[in-house]
Amino acid sequence: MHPSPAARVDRPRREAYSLEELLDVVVRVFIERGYDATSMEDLARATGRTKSSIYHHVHGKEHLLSLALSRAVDALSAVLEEQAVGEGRPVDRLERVVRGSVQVLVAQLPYVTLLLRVRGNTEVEREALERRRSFDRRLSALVEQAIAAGEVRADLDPRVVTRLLFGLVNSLTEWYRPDGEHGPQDVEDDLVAFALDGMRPRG
Amino acid sequence: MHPSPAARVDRPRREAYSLEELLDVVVRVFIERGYDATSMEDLARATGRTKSSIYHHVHGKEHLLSLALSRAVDALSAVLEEQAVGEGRPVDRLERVVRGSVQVLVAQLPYVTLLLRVRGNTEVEREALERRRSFDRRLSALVEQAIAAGEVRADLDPRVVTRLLFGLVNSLTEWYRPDGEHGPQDVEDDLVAFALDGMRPRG
DNA sequence: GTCTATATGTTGATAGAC
DNA sequence: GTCTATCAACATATAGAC
Repeated sequence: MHPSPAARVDRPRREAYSLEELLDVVVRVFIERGYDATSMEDLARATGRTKSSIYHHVHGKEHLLSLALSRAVDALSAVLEEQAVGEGRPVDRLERVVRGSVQVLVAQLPYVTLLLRVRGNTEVEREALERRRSFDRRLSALVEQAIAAGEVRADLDPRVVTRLLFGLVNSLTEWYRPDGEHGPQDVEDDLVAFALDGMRPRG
Repeated sequence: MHPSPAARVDRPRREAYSLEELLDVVVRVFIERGYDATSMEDLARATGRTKSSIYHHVHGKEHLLSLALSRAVDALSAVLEEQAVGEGRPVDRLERVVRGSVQVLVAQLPYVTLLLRVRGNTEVEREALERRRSFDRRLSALVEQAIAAGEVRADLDPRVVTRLLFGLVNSLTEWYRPDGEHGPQDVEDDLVAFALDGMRPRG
C-alpha cells in the first residue's frame, strides 16, 4: 500500500554519518533522559534521522548501550592495569590509580556516567557491572597493601575506606562538567588532597 | 463482553493492605529495576495483586514515585533544619549534618536511594531535584562558614569540598546494606573520620 | 544509507462485575 | 478493595522503495 504523495512529511534527507558520531549523540540522550526512558524515536529525533536509519548502524537499543559501556569499562581497566603491578609504595600507586580514574572520568564523562548508572536489568548491563566489581576488588587489594605498609591509617575498616574512596571519585559524574567553573587539574588535585588528608587543617 | 469461565486465571484474592505496605514494595522494585523500566504489571506481581488494585490506592505510577520521593526529601530537610541555625562552631554543625544525613540515609535507605537516582524527566522529579539543590546550597554555606572560621582548610575550593563531602555521603547508597557486614555506627564514624582527616596517618 | 509504512508486542490506565 | 477484560498510545523492530 503506497501513501498518497500529500501524506509524506517533508523530512530532509541527511548526510551519512559514522557510528562514532551516532554514539556520541545517543549517550548524551541516554544520560539526559535515562536509558529506559529513551525511545528509539527520541534517538532518531536527536540525531536528526529516522529510526530505520539507526537500525542500519546497530542491531537495536541494547547494542547501543553495549557499545557505550564497553568504552567506559575499557578506559577504566587500562588505568588499573598500569598500576596494579606497578612499582613504588602502595599508597603512591593508589594515588596514581585515583588520578588516572579522575582523568578517564573527565575525558570520557558521558560514557563513565552511563556505566555508573547501570542497574543490571539485561545481560549487557550485568557484564559491565561484573567488570566494575573486578575493578573494585583490585582497588581494595591496593588499599589493604597500603594499610599493611603503614601508609594508610589502620583505625578504619579497609573495605569501608575502599568504598568511600571509590564513591568519592565516582561522585564526580554527578556534578563535574567540562565547561563548568572547575578545571580538571584543580578538581583532581583537590580530590586527592581531600582523600589523603581530609577537610581539617593540619598542624 | 464476558469471558468464558474456562478462561479465568485462578488468581487468589488477597487481603486488603495499606498504602504504607504498598509503597515499601514498590520502592524496592523501583530501585531493583529502575523506575522507568518498572511496569505497573511488575508492581502488581511484586505486591501479589493486580494493576487495578494498585490503581485503587494511587492515581498512577508517577504518584507512587511522588510519595516515595517526598518521604526522602522530608527526612533529609529535617536534618538540615536542625543544624542550619544551630549553635556551636560551624565545623561541629557541619559534622552533625553529615552524621544526621548518614543516619537518615541508613534508616530510609530505599527512599533516599530512589531520590538520588531521579533525573528530572517529569514535574514530580524536577520538584524533588530542586529541593535537593536547596539542601546542597545550605550545606555549601555551612562549609564556607567553617573555612572562614579557620576550621576547614582554606587551600581547597569550597565548592569542590562541598560537592565531595556530599558525594561521599550519597555514595553510601551504592554499597551500604542494613543486613551487610558493616554496622551503621561504624560506617558513620569511619565516614566522618575519612572526611575530616583523610586516609593518611597523622603525625 | 536514508526514507515511508507497517507489523507486533507492551504500556499505563479504565470500566464494571463481584 | 479486589478482580477480569479491554483500550488507545507507544514501544522495538522490520520490509522494501529510492
